[in-house]
Amino acid sequence: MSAADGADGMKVVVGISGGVDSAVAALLLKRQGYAVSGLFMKNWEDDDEGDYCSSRQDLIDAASACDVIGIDLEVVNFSREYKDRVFADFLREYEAGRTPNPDILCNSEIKFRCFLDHAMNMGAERIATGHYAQVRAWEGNGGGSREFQLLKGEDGTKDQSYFLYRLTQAQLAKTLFPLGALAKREVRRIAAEAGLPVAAKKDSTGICFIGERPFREFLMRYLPTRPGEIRSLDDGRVLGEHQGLMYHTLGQRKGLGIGGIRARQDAAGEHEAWYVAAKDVAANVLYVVQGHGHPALLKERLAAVSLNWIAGRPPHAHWVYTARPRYRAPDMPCSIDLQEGEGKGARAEIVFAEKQWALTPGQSVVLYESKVCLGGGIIA
RNA sequence: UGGGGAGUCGCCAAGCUGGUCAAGGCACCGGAUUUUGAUUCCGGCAUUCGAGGGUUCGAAUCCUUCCUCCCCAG
Repeated sequence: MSAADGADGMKVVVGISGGVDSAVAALLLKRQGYAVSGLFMKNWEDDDEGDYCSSRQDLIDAASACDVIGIDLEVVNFSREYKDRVFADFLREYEAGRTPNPDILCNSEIKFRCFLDHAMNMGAERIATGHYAQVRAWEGNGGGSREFQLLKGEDGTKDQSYFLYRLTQAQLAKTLFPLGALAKREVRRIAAEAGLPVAAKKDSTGICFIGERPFREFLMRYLPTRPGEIRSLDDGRVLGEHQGLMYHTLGQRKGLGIGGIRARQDAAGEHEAWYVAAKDVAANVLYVVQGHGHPALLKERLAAVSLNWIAGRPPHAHWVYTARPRYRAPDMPCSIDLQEGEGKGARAEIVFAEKQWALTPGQSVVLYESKVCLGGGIIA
């Protein structure tokens, strides 16, 4: 928390979501002597006022939390930007048969761009969020230049650096993560002791701003349904029909609807579950495989594109790092090989020490060196 | 309508020498976990065994009639 030294009245705008984390982030900054104000982002216009519209309640919770903390709350609407920069990409990826992670783009394009710009225009010097991650200013670069590093949150079970790997030096330079050194349970305890009404509020899940509504139903509103065959990867046999490739992702079990198949079970009549192993977008065929341990689900290498390196330059190739090929995957030792230099065409080849389960195109692979998040890219 | 075989939960599939006998798997549903999509974990899931009749203290299991399907014959 090197920020504390400069706290003295520095103006910080905190993104307040209506959950515990951001409320405690604001509370802690205020206690540290910052001039704190809150900002609630509305990034999604609900076309229906259905049960899944929790944004109204979130705003109410945000307001009451700010009231207790004693800070102002402003509401901004970035739904236009969200739609253009995050949602459009999200749909494009699904159409291409990949499985995007919109929350990562939401961070780099909305929270740490639109929100950051807005806060700066308000005269703030920093922004803060309730992410479990840390920023460290690193002076060791010679020439007195500072470099900002993104570190994992201390609470390993809640670490959210994965979602932040697309941030840049400029963004990190303006960012505070007050919860980075705390454990979730401490955050809840602080919230409870401070009398924050959201102290016991359940953690939110689901795509940010879209919420926890049924995913299929949601996608259906934006992408046309295209039924096609489900075939066994091993023998090509048709096992069923899917309603659209976008409803399935690699490694997915639910939703295939494949029940018992004669001659596909052991002597006791037992029958392993089926998992998605591949998609043929051109032919609109979904390939499945039987058994969680099927070899088609395990691969040790992947290619990543659309790379972002937090330091502004790629890491040394042929070094041993760890990487996460999906959120909440454990860090796995790997080596990296960079191709085609830097820039847009850059591509990285990552080889894991052990085979990884269901490496999925569209998902992000994030590289770490111990606690330092180096950046990453999108699995091709 | 000659011979043979089979009809048990959405799909497979135990049980068919009559007595907690309606296993199990997959699918599905619900919950837990989770700031993506998933995975994983826990829980639920046939008062009924193609239909009717009969034997029996008691039948999915025995008898019988009918219906349906499959194979070989035609």
